[in-house]
Amino acid sequence: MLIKIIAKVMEMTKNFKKIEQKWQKRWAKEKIFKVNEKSKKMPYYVLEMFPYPSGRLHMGHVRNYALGDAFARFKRMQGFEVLYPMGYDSFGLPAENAAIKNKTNPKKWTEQQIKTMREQQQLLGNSYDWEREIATYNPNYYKWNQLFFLNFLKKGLAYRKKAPVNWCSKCQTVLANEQVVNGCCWRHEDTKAEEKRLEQWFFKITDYADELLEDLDTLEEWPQKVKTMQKNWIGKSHGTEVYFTEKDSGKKIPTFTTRPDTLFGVTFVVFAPEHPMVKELVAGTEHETDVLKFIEEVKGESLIDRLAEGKEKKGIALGKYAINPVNNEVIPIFAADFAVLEYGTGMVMCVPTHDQRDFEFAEKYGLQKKVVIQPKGKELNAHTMGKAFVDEGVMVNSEKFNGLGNVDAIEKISKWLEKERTGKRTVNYKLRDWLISRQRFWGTPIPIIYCDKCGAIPVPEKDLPVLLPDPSKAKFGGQNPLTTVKEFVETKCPKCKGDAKRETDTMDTFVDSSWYFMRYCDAQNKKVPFDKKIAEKWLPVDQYIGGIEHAILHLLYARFFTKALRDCGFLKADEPFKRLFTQGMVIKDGRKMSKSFGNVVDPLEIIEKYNADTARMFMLYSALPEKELEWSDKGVEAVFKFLNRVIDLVEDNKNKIGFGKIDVKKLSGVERLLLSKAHRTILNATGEIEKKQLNYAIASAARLVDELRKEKYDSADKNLRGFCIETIVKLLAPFAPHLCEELWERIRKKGFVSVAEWPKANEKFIDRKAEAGEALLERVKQDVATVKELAKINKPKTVSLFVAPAWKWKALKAIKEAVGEKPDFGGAMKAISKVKEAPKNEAPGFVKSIINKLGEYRDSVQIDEFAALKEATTQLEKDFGAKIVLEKAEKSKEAKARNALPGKPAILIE
RNA sequence: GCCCGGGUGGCGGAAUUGGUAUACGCGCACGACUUAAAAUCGUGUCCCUUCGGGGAUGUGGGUUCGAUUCCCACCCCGGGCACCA
Repeated sequence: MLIKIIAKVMEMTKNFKKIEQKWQKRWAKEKIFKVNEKSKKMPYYVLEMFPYPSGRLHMGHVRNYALGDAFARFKRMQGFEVLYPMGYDSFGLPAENAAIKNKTNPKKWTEQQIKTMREQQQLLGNSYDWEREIATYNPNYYKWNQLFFLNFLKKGLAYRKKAPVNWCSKCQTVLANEQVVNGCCWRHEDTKAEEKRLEQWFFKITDYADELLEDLDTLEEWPQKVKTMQKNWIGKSHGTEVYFTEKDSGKKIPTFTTRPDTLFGVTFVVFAPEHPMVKELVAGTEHETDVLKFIEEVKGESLIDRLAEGKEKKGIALGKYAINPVNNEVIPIFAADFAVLEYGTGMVMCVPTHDQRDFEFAEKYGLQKKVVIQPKGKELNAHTMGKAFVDEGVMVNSEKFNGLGNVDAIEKISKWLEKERTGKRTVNYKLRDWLISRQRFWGTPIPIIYCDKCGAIPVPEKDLPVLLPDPSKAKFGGQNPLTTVKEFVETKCPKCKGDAKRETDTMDTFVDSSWYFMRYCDAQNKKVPFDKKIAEKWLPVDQYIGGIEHAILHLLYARFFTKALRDCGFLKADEPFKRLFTQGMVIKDGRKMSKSFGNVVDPLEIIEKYNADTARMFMLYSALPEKELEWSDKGVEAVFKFLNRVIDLVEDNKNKIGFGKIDVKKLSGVERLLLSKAHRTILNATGEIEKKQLNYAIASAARLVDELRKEKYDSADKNLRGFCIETIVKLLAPFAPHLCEELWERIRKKGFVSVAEWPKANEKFIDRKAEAGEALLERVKQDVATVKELAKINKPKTVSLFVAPAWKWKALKAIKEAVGEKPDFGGAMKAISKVKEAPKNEAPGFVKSIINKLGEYRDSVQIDEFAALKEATTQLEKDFGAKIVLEKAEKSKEAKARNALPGKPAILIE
């Protein structure tokens, strides 16, 4: 017997698999997901962040794709021409490492990984237009990276400089600032980034700092969190440059501050140790040796170590002095490790009393302190204060600014400095230029040739692409393998035709992902990266979906690229992604799925054990998409059961339903309620999908499934039941596409449900009052039954219901809000009737506002509980075999006394 | 330290503008079908109770006829940023 049952489950699973294969084949054969560029439908672009081809899918991928596909399918059914592509971010270090490990080469390895990945993705049945697939390692893709590089070079957006850079010893390459997390490499949490000084290529993202910041406001449909992170990363701060002068030479010392109000309290000035002026100032003095030693000492530490939390500041006096322009005070100059060369001017004016860092430094080196801002209610003493005072207060010791609030003084002092020409207001950013050079093989070659005579010469456009050499010719394992390929390195100078060498650094792979969504628009184009007109039709991406881990890296770079390419004339868009959705992680046992925790669930096993529709639907059903999703075997089981219930429902009905016009007039009360529920389900589910509350949308559809399974509808109108079944199949189609396609066929519908028209809710049929009335009645029945049971009264003679209608309370509130008074209940009722009688156009302002308020309630659901129950009295009496007495409990005190809260009848059994 | 989120049953988590707190799902209990089991279906399921009620949405206050929702203070958890002058 047991064997039989197992066989049955197996058969079910097998059927699902057959169904899935059948429809995947048909979709492919009919090319129903191929984008029609000539279509007159509105274009809509749905995109998931393209994957790194790591070979095997993990749950995060499945969740990402389930979300994207459901949304793409939904939009397609709504009548949009949907662009929904897939591709592979296939350059990068893992390929090189795997190649070394598996004794293959990165190209072969990557191609194999893509193949595996694509096969697994196709099992899920996503509605991609596979004809637009791209892979970034392909020369017909990276060629355009090189073209963009040359364009940027021309525009001054790409440049080379020697700079301190972050180096990861494990990756054997430099990293961008954005790729350093907590001082470590973003790929190697255990490897501290080292500082090196190298000649490297940069993209001038800082030119766009302001635009990148300001346009965040236009991204209304991005998560606030991501916008905040980007805003902080750009780190714009308004401040003032104040020009101090060196006492002996009269040299200008510009310092940057956001607190010019503390200017009279400056007691020393600090230079970043690397600042060239430090060496200049001490040259030939008795301090020179010590200072140079100090500089070397600081150089040994990376910026990250130097600025680590809680680290004690250290510095050295230069033996030189600066003059404060506002009061001509002479103050000492230091070089100190807490000043950063790249930020501001690299020189800081220090006010120990009002800045904690300055305070600590002054304490350590015994420097002067001077209070210039006093808080209200207490007096600060520079000698006894234990920490800097950084809150608001009143200016003191600041000559003509004394007595002002310090916040007002910021503006006033800045203006005064500008007038005196000893300072000016400026803006500073934390954002640094994007370092794109990587000392790795598996990336886009930077199209530059170095010639001893001519310098760095860009490769002429006609010579693009600069192809990566055959990997089999390179030696992997040590430093950049590209340098080991002679044929690649040795070349001729495009200018003088003499011997020259190619740049062997390749581009950061984030360059590849910064514009791939543009390439999808015109993926086959061989002449240009993409046709301008076509790109403008699709861009910006209407819905972008991915993980929050790219909040800064990829999303900021892509925004920069879009703006830079716009300025190079490639397209018109200002922003790449109109709506961004960041999905939550998939977790198990309260923690991230990870090999080291041993809690990884392989999505393929779930597809194998159940089917793709179940796997997808579980991903969407079990949590709000932006929240964490806790993996649960039971949850998967529940989804599988639900899908089987849907099959049973359709099977039971398929020969007993019709799809003709529903004659609403002939429907019974029960049938009309069902019609109302069906339309309300459509309305809710549609709104919920639009808001990405896909789990609610599925729950809404599931409620209609449960409703329709009730016995009372067995003999309901054929066409009505048909309408409900059809609606259910359509509503579930974006989530369980294979199964719904099959059910669509079984109820003998033509074509594919995947491209059927999304159902439209007709408000006319939604009777919220009737639904609310039904719910009220159910509640009262239950309450009465419970009270009867509790009181153990078998045959009550009368049941009294005290009813205080909720809508009156709402009206009361409306009036209170409108009038701003506290009318009592009786007064409120009178006011309502007066308002109702008053001619609208003649009513005074406050009466009009009451009318408006009441109008809002008219539009929302409000039932007269008393009337609803009165109508049902006969039925209630039959149910309970007792007389039902209804009483109004209108006044608040009375209602309370009888425990009748508004909208909830109190029951008294006698 | 600063900036965002968030604290609700045994669990994951619902509550559109303040109006039945705990939707939906899991788990548990009982029942139906069955020789039995599985599957399926149905019913119940916050806590206490002297059976009148009473108490619960992190804690303490406030506004209100009525607060998970609004206001104030505090505690805890998650995330981001952090010698950026």
